[in-house]
Amino acid sequence: MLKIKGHYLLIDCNNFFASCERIFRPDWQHRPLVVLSGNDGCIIARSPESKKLGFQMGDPYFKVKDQLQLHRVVVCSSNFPLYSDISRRVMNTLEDFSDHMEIYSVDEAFLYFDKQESQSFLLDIAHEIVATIKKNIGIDVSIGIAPTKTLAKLANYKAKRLESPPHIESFYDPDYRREQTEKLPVEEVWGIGKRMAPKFRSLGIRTVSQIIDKPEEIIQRHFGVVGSRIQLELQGISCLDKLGEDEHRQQIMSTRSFGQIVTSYEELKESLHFHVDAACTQLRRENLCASNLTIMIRAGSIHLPEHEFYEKSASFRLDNPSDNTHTFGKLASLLLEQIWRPGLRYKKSGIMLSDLQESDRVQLTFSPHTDSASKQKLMQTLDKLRASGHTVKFASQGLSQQWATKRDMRTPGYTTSWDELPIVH
DNA sequence: TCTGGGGTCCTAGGACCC
DNA sequence: TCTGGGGTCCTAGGACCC
Repeated sequence: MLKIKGHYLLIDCNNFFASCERIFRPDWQHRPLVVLSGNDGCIIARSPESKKLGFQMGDPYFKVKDQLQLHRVVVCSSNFPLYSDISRRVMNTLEDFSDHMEIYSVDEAFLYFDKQESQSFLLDIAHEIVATIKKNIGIDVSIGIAPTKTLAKLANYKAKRLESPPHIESFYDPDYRREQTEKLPVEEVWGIGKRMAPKFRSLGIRTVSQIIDKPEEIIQRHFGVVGSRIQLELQGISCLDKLGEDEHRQQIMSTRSFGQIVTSYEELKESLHFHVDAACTQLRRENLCASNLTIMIRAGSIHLPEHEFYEKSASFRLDNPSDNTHTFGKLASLLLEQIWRPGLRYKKSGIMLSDLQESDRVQLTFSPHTDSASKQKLMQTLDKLRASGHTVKFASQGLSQQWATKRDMRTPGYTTSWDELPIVH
């Protein structure tokens, strides 16, 4: 376990999805740009120019379409394979700067440094990171420096809002930090959301420094352990210190909205098998096994009250963990029979694998393995074929996949698909 | 017609045990 | 008539994050 006293750098890619879309399109460099969610439903990322025009995160596309056209905004369907690939490159670059890194999300990572490092040393590193990622990958990052993760997030919030690059902010010095927290509102603290923020306000707490100064018992009474932890972190006492390197994740999900309304059991089943395949492939890639499968289906919409809203999930626990697509596929079909209702307009389905363990540490109760040797062999062959660029599908996922998500304005794969590599002239 | 798709951690309450 | 109490495990749901 790492010691608590030290420094964190939080590196965050600016407007990540929008930046990825621009890497291979210099002509889009200064044009307003937005990225849409699956089915081109709503806006999930914006370039600074489109932010300035007033477009918001979550704006439904059909509502702002005319405005986007009017301002000649570049509109991109989401291209997640591209974003994952750029993310991987960024993380690989960051790895060289510290022995302790935690990837927090697709566009963010924490780096940890020992207590004795000076502020100027950390600032030098930060400047080098900004320059290296810009040069090698072509995107801008912001960096926050502080003694705890929560403070590093806060410093990063400030860094992002600096007028001119480089976007680096250090809360290393306690006096400077104090001065800044007096100006920062509670809403901006990592972990304080829609529900907690008004509660702080109703107690007369509006700024970060007021959280820091409040007696611990008051915070504990109103906000529980979650609140206390936030307070300690803001005081500079690290307690979210979890840069544990060998921890694996807790669950793997795959869920998606349909491209069009689904009504039949057969199509629902196909979509679930598609998700089982995606999740199991990920499971095997990370060398994990799961003992719990949950399936979820949803019909109707809260936005359209004329159709019945129906949401249901069901789970099954295996005695022996598995990573086999067939095993979970069969279970998914059985579970679907339990919760499926005819006559509804289904819009979404998904699955979740949980109770994960590392494959080589799997505890077995009786049999040498839940899945027969031939089934395991088949999965290995499948993964190999796919790794070498072949498209292989299970017949149970259906051939037409009418329910598949629509992405009408997707940019090419660039780095992720051989056919779409950019051509240098 | 049309409103991501992932994740984490915590809490409350029920089941079950002695 | 009287109807324990403490502990653990599990699950569903909430709150928050990107």
